[in-house]
Order: sequence, then structure tokens, then C-alpha cells
Amino acid sequence: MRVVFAECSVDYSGRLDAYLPRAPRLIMIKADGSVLVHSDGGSYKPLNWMSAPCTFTESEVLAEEAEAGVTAVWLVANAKTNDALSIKIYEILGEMEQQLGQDPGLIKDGVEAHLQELLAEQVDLVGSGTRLVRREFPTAIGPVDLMVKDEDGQHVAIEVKRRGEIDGVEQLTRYLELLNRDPLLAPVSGIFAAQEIKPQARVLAEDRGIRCLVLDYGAMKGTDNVEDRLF
Amino acid sequence: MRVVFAECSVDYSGRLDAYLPRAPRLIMIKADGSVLVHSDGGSYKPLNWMSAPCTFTESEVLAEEAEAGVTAVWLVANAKTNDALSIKIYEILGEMEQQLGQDPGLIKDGVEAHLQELLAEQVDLVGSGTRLVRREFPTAIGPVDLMVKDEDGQHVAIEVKRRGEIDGVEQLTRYLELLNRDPLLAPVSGIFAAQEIKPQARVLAEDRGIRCLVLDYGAMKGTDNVEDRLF
DNA sequence: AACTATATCTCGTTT
DNA sequence: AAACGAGGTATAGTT
Repeated sequence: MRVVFAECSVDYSGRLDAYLPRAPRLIMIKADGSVLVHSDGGSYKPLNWMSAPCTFTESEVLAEEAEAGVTAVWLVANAKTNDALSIKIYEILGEMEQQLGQDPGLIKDGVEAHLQELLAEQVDLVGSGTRLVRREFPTAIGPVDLMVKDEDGQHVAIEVKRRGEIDGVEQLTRYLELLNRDPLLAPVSGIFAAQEIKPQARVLAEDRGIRCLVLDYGAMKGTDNVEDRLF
Repeated sequence: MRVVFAECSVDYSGRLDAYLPRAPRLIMIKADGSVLVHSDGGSYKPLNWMSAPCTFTESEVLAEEAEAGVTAVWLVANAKTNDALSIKIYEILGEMEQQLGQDPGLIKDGVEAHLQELLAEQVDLVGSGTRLVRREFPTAIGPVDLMVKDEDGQHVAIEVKRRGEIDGVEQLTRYLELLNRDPLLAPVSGIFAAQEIKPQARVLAEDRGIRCLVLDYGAMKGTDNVEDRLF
């Protein structure tokens, strides 16, 4: 990877046409030929970029451009899609290059899936006498995380989240509305279970008669004794 | 902005938990405190990141970590959302810093809007005797780019794109279906107009009885004599 | 500020 | 390969 601080202007032509006026920026040229142009703020999205596959070539500086102060023109193109990025360099302010090699990649912990799994095993956390009906209980609008029956045999739909926010409450509300139309299941109550429940989400949930259950992931993992399952 | 090539491992905890094992990467620290961790390939999206607002602090290296070869720990946190990125530095391979200042920002050329405008003026490109009904003709599912009447007085809906791809044909199809339910308008035929029409899009359009019209932006701009409009 | 629609969306999974 | 849905979506426009 090569990173360059440079005074530059950038033109993109492809799915749209876009232009960056002359200013100092960071240009990142990756091993696969892809190029990212970043400013000193904003989000993780570059101002302008070209994704692989593409070819990086240093093209000729026209007399007219040279007169305007351009010292180099970098052309990054994808012949197939007809996308092209043209970077006019006025001045290089700093530059660095390093071989990084293939990255081992991001490992997502999948805490939500794991929480669901653990709660299915430790369903008594919901209340004594609770029995699991099934995980990923199917409905027409998608699966409910957990369906259980309480000690009185009443159905309870559980939505499991790592972080309990309003979206999750809305989701569970939609499930409950649908499930309660089914005479074989109704009445179905709801539990919103999460490691952390935001105050707004809690208020909304309780206002709708949905119980909130804060889960202690660490404790649940501790209880989930691997040896118990193996032997 | 500070850019650092370093051997590092990265932990993110927030809306999900994610981990990057030890490897050489590029770390970008922007003026607003946001941090991006990039590998040498892939898309413009960093492997892991923290968006502003957040605070960058160099935290203490625990004895245990130091023993494992960690020389620094960078903590990037957003107290409000409870998101945090922890970067363990094993070795710095290169580093550079530069003040870039505020970026003037990306200017999108708006070729599509301009094409629509030009075609509205040069509506005879569709066929002689064609008259403009209106631009941005309203429907319940959004405005149709151009509504015209052909020489026989029949309505024609025109979808204008810079690049004609399948999505655009689908969009026009939805408009046509809706418009043809209106007895005051029906029958409404369709024209898919673009600077470039992809083969798949052309096949789909023609299969649905939608005419394809390739626009020459340069020629249309040339015809759009500014002097004619000013004097 | 909240909500909506878009994106050069990206990215993964499934068909 | 194409279609579909989710995203730590981000971002711009509108109410």
C-alpha cells in the first residue's frame, strides 16, 4: 500500500460524474489497484474512490495542465464498467509505502446469536417453570427469536438483542400483533431481552406491556459449562 | 491527519463485537478524532473504524500485554453511544502527519438532471411532432422524468438516465403500469432514454415494449445554444 | 431534531 | 451469476 499526502483535484466519471476541486488530501493506493481519496474528517467513506478491479496508470501531463501547476496525472480505470478516476497532482506533501500482505480479516463475535442460544438453554432465566417451544419460531414476517411457554402454559415471544433499542421493540410489537391473531397461540405476551436496554426502548416496551429482561452475557457464558455439554 | 503503518490487533465493542487479529495494517487518525483501520485491499470500507464524535486516548499498557509484545494501546471511544475501539500496537512500521484543513467537498455534476432538462427542450429528438406535457410528471409512486405526447396525441412517459441499467427499466415499468390505470392518460407508452444503455437493460425494455433512446450529451449540449436562451 | 429516500452504497447469503 | 436482505450502514433532503 502506498499513501500520499498531496494537493490534488479529482474527477470521477462512471455511474455519476463528480469532481473534487484542488485541495490537500490523503490518497491511498492499495495493492489491488484500488484508490481512496480521503479528507481530514467526515466518515469512513472516502470523498472519491475506485474499487478493484481497476488499473492504475500515470498518464501524461498536458502542456495546458502543466501550466496550471499540475505535476502528475494518475488515471485509475475499470475498462469493463467504464468507470474512471483521474487525479491531478499539484504537489506531493508526503508519501509512504509498505507491503501489508493479506489480512486475516474481521471476526464478528456474533454475540446476539450466542445470547439467543444461551437463553434457549437457560430459559428458566425468564421465569421458573418456563419451557422452550422453539428457537427461530417462524411467522409470515420473519422468525421470532424464541417462543416459550410460561408456567401457566401461556405463549411468550422473546426478542433477543445485544443492545435493546427502539427498533427491537417495534419488531417484537409487529410479531406480537401477528401472533395474537392466531387463535391457537393467543394470548401471546412479549419479552424484550438484551444485554443493555436503552431507557427509551424500555419506556416504549413497558408502555406496550412488553416485559424487559436484562441479560448478563458473562454470567450466562459461565453457566453454559462446556464440560456439561460434552460429558 | 496522522497515518500509521503498524502491526496491530483491534477490538471493537458497540453495536456488535468484532476483533482483528494481529497483522500489519494502515491506521488513519483524522483531525476530528475518527479512526479508520485499513487493510491492503478490499473496498473503500475500513476493516474497523470509529466515527466522530469520539475521543482518542493512549491508554496504559498492562504488564500482561507488554509481555505479549504490545508497545502501545490506543483507545477510541464514544461515551454517548458506548462504542469503543481498542487498538493494540505491536510495532510501528511507518508514520506520517499532515494538516489538511477543511475540504471544499465533492461536486456532483448532475448530468442526469441536465440530460432531462435538455431533452425537455429538444423533445423532437423523441420523434417529430412530439410535444412536452411536463417535466417531473407526478404519480403516486414518484415523478416521471418527462411526460410527452407523440404526433398522434398519445401519451409517452420517458425515463432519463445517464446510464441505462435494469433498475431504470423496472422503474419505468412501474410508472407505466400505474399510468395506464388512469383512463384519462391510457394508453401510455414508454421510452427509456440514456447516454448509454446496457445490453441487458435494452433486452428487458424492448421485451416490455419500451423503446430505447440513446442520447448524445455532447451534441445536445451543443444544440442547447446558450445565446439562444439569453437573447 | 426527526423522518425519509438514496447510495459510485457494501457485504454476505441464498437460489 | 443473480437476487435478496442487512448494515456499527452513511448521507442528503424534507418536515
